[in-house]
Amino acid sequence: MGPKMHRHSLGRDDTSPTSCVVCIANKLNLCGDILKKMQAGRHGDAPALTAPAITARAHTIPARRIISRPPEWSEFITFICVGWAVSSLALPNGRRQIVSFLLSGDVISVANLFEPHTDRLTESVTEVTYRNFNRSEFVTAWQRNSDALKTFAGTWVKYDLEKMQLILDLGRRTAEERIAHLILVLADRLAIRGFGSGAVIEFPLRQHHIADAMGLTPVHVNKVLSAFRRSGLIDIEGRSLAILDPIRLRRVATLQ
Amino acid sequence: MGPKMHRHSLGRDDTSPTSCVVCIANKLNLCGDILKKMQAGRHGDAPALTAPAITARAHTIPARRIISRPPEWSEFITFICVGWAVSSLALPNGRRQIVSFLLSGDVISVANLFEPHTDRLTESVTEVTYRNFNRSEFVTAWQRNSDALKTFAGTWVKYDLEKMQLILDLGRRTAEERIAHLILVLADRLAIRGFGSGAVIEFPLRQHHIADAMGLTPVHVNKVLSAFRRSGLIDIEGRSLAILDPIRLRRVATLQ
DNA sequence: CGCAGTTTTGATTTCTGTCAACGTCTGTGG
DNA sequence: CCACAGACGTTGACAGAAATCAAAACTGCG
Repeated sequence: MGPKMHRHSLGRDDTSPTSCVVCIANKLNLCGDILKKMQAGRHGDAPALTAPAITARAHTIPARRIISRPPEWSEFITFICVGWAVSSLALPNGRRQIVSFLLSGDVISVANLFEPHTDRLTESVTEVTYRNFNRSEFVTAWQRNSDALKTFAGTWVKYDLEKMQLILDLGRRTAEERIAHLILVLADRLAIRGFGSGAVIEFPLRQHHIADAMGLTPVHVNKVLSAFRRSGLIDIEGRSLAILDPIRLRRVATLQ
Repeated sequence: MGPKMHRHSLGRDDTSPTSCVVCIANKLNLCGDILKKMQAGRHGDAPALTAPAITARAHTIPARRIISRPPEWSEFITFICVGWAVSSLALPNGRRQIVSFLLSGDVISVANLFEPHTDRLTESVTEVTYRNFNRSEFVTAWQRNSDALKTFAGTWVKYDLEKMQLILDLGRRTAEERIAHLILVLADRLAIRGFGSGAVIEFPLRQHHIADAMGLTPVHVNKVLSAFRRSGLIDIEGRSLAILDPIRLRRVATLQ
């Protein structure tokens, strides 16, 4: 790595007002691949940052605040840097469906990378710091990359897989299966990011988040979680969740 | 259009063994946009087909046959040319979820455009003729196009919207809403392709297809459809469906 | 004609939602 | 330090939606 490279923190302290995209890319998220490819050669052994860096101001907001709302037209691409957020779709009579949980490094909506408007409501679950990148700068930098198309394709495939799993959950799995599956998926995503050992994870979600993500009611989520606890599958204390019996939990989720 | 251009049929007679992609692109489907862009300038007023044409052999199969199965690794990209097909994901204990209905011009899986393997089972609903394009030829031709990335982005956004709608259906709508919504979506897609006036459409789906797509059982689908018929919303005869009361049907689907 | 795949219908069960009440926790302000 | 409010979690009784089970009629096709 180049000598002028600044520290790329993985943790909760990435709140400096301006940041090279690699800070985010390092977090190994869905779109991190894109950002990493864009930066290839820039942060290598060659003098760092010879090309103009893409920068963005960081914003920090408390829990339960709106980050972006549906009919909003935005010239920015927003990445979550620290904390948990959710993005959701709404239906009349107040029904809503959480479409994805956003962790450090995730872009708010992958479709939003090129499309300047969104139909999704994004809000923080914990305290969140996020960064807005200028879309045209971002796209230009991306296109300069020779295999932009391939990177895009890779991102698409990953994203597609996630959505297909959600569709399977909602269409063909029971409440227990869905919730077990969600816990396992989140544990994986956190482990990839280097948070938690996999057995004990940070778990700031409220039961209504789980409900809205899995097409259930908060009350029913509570009953399923209670049952999981009673049968020794998991344990929840404060804002952390322990997977006590991974094998059995995996079986409950009907993953083989 | 150029003088040497061959006929681009919209209908059921597009079964010549080899075909210019424009034949498919003309059908105005999801990926048609991509194919059309790729062909821009080739079929203009300049002599047609100066660039090497991408061709593919057509295959015709009867109803209820498998077109591609899950662990299959394929160097081809498959487009449906004529007929209806479905692609689905499977779960243990025989549960399955239909992920999309494929009409004339649709690519089997958008993710499959760049990814050589698929986890989806695709099968014909009616008699189907499809074409396999060589993936590397296809990608090369695509990349030659200057706004390949933009086209890709557009396709992605459209595809994403569809999937989001499905997620909303499965997560937060009742059986009635889902089925009404499905009928309206299919009517739209057929109308765009020039099939049917929108009021009366070809409808070769079996009730179990609707069930597998909307996360229901065939028995319950039957009850909902019967109720729709009794209340004068729709009528089904043979393999065609008439939307008798579009306004009310739209209301049942909770589209505004 | 017979058969396999459908559609239809009714009876019954299971799952999940709804309603309601109460307990807990956390941060706030006096 | 305590009182308070709002969000959240928990529990039980009950209602409603959809699944399951079962049987019969229909349909198209070889």
